[in-house]
Amino acid sequence: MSTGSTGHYDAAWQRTLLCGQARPEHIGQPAVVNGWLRCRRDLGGIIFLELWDYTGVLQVVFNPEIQKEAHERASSMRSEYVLAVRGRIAKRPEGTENASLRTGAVELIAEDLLLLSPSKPIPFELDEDTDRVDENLRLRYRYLDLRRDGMQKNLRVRHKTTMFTRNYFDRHGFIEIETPMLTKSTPEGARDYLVPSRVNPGHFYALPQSPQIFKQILMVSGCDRYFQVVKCFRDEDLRADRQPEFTQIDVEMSYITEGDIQKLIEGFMCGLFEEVLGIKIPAPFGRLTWKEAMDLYGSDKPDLRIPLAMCPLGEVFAGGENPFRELLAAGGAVKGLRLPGGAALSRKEFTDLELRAKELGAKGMANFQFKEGELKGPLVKFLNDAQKQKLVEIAELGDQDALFVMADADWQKACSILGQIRLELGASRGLVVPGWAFLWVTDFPLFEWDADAGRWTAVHHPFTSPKEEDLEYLTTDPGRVRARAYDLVLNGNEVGGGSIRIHNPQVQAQAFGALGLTEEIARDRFGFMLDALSFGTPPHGGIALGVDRIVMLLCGEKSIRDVIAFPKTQKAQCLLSGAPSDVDAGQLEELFIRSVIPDPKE
RNA sequence: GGGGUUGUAGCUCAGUCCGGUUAGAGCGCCGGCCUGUCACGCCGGAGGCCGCGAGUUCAAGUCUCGUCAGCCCCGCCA
Repeated sequence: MSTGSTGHYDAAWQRTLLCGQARPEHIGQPAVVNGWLRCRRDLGGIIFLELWDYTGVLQVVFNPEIQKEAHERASSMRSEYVLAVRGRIAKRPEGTENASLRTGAVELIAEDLLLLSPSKPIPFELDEDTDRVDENLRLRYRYLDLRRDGMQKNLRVRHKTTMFTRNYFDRHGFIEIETPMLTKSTPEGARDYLVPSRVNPGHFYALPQSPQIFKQILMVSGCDRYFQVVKCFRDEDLRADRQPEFTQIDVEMSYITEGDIQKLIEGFMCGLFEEVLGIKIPAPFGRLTWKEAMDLYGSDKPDLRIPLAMCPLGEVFAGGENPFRELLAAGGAVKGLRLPGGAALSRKEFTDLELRAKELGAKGMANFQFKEGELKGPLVKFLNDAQKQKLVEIAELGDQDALFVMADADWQKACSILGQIRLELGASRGLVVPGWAFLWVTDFPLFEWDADAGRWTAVHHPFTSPKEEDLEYLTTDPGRVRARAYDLVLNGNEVGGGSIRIHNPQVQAQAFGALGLTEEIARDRFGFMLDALSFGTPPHGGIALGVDRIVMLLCGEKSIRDVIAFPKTQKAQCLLSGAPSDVDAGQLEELFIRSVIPDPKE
């Protein structure tokens, strides 16, 4: 029996039933199924083939007493061959049902078999353990990796998410408008992907990091409520939650304030979770200012599933002789993190945690242990009884608790390092309470100081509106200005961020001024936008939600690569297609481009 | 740019700390047997540049240095 020949696929061989959809109601009915051979169990006489398509698997039975020829052909079928099988759906004999299969009560009794396409032996097995296969291989053979229930499920959750998105925003009066992919480079923020223009020698488009400027201009145009499911591009280093091209749900609306957008997005997230997971999420979500989030959790995207919060210890160490007095006097911070039951940690565990803190940039990390009313630890000798008492009170220490102490002249640094320790303790000690912790983080600083560049940079983007009451500091003390910006956080992931924008050209000019952009530079980069703003701009604002991250969380995955059909590696390569690649000299010539790669020996 | 980690059969891994016969296991693959399996079972077989390159050594999968690649993290990500 030759296995290489394939038959002619015509209407007679077209499926009448999807593999995963066979049910007891089909018993007795004739059926044709098409699919991949996922598994063969040849018992010599009887042969079982499992046929797979995106809906699931169906057991097909070949019995020589029923159809000798089909049985003979079945014995030469191999993994991942594409087959068409004609037969009849039957109830499985008593005692042979398989409860772990959705189709496990029935099977297809084969009468005829057609090989549609053979397959080479596949380089890895397509079972649920494939998640443990070297990702290199999975990405090189992505089409096989996707031919699995788990990845199929993820792609379909993603589809459901974008479908729900379009329906939801349509229902709320938004229209989807496409903005250009070939656009103008604005070298604020992330690096741009550049595209050379053949008809404009020496000039380049940039792929959008976000449709920010265009969506604001659409507000000037009277579109009122815009959204777009849109690809964005950033040429920065990759992470488990960062790809160079990623998808956003981009939203902008006119005549609104922060609360309107937050309410809209809460409705969206709740509806999405109900639609995809069947879970009701309580709204409104919690809110923390950026300052509170840093103080309590040492992060601007705190994971509230971890029931640990930090406390301020500056008051305790302000008086007397101790190692922190000077940095406190200079405006630094001493932060504490209580670990319930942590007094039982071994000396090595404390040492390892301090080492980890040092890796993260801390000078050290002290600890206290509170046992039977007595405080122990390297810093105890610096504290008098009143200070000890105060420390126990502020940190709310209970018996057998440990307290980690982080001090730094830089408040934000002390907070964020201890915040990272909080995250790692939460994970390593199993403190993460399962669930969905949504949170708005608000009142971000508008600017941050870039020491390397020696100037202020926008935390969000240069069009973010300052808070009304901070306007006066825009020219005098930029670091003090808070933004009308908000991030949406879910389980410690930033899943969205937005702001109310500046709609007043004077304020916009001041913001550019604070960023060190001269009028000339601002005009050159953003002149078209400033022009637009000068022709009657409604108050407006918006948000962008990260589709990849949201779908990742919905799917319970740890990496956005698992919810992107064809993702890139950490070096931004596509292992399937081999991009990026060399191009012909002729192509470069046509674009007036010469590649000047530095000699690696230099 | 930096830190960590992994790299041994088609796949997943053991062996590396402490160098020493012919480098193993499970799965997959190939052949044979098997009529109710579903991780089918049983018998047999093929399959290895131990990531790559130097070095130390009588001897390197194992030690040293370098390098490449995947992943995680820091920087970076308006």
